[in-house]
Amino acid sequence: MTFTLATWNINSVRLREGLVERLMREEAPDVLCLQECKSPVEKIPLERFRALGYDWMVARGQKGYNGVAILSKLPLVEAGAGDYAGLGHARHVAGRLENGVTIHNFYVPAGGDIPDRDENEKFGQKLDFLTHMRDDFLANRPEKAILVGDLNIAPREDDVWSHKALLKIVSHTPIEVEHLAQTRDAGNWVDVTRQDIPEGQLYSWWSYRARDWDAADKGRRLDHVWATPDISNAAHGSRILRAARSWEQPSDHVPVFATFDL
DNA sequence: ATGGTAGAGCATCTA
Repeated sequence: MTFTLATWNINSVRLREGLVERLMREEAPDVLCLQECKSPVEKIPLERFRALGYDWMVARGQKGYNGVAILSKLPLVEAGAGDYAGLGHARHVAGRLENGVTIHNFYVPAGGDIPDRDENEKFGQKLDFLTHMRDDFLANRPEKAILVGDLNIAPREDDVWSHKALLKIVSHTPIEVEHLAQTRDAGNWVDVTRQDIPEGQLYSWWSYRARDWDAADKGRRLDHVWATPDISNAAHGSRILRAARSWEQPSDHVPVFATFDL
């Protein structure tokens, strides 16, 4: 079977219900992983998604903040959810397809503005969240698994508009990049997007604060698709839907896609 | 170095 998966930080699933529908109609990924739903699970507007063939959902939510959901046209059952770093936030949910593939959907904490855990508690929480992920993958090596989400780190020099300018900016500091590398290596995860598109600048997020985000193009690749080595060679066709950043009342993130032949 | 925008929900907090 072949299926296409997308990951998208939607920044309020209720405000942007119409944009989710547009993606479902125009791109029709089989599996759509959302982050920052900012909604309790019971208030996610499921009926309109069901009408478009997305009959399955696993999700975690809370009022106003965070929230992750996996919407699927393929049968999907819940495969757990973790409370990483003990924050009590809705930042992870996992589902399993009938072919046995597990899909992890993560929303890693943004980490605040100051890249120092002594001055900024949120930065420490971000690092601890990643360390907890790493330890989980070391204790229980994932197989036949896909990990997606807003990881809030742009690891490579060509994942940001200026490596030099962002070295001290949260999302691209060396300590965050090192934590993310350890997390990835602990699960033997393969960066599917970069497997497919190894060269060149690649961004999935542009700040709302720019006068002209498109012209300035000061983006970062914060949203990722990873897979375990037993299925990573089945992945292809990665792409980033930059055009969605120009949709009406957009999210500051755009969808990232990958297709798997399994 | 600074300030810039957006969402939730109604005062700020978070990104």
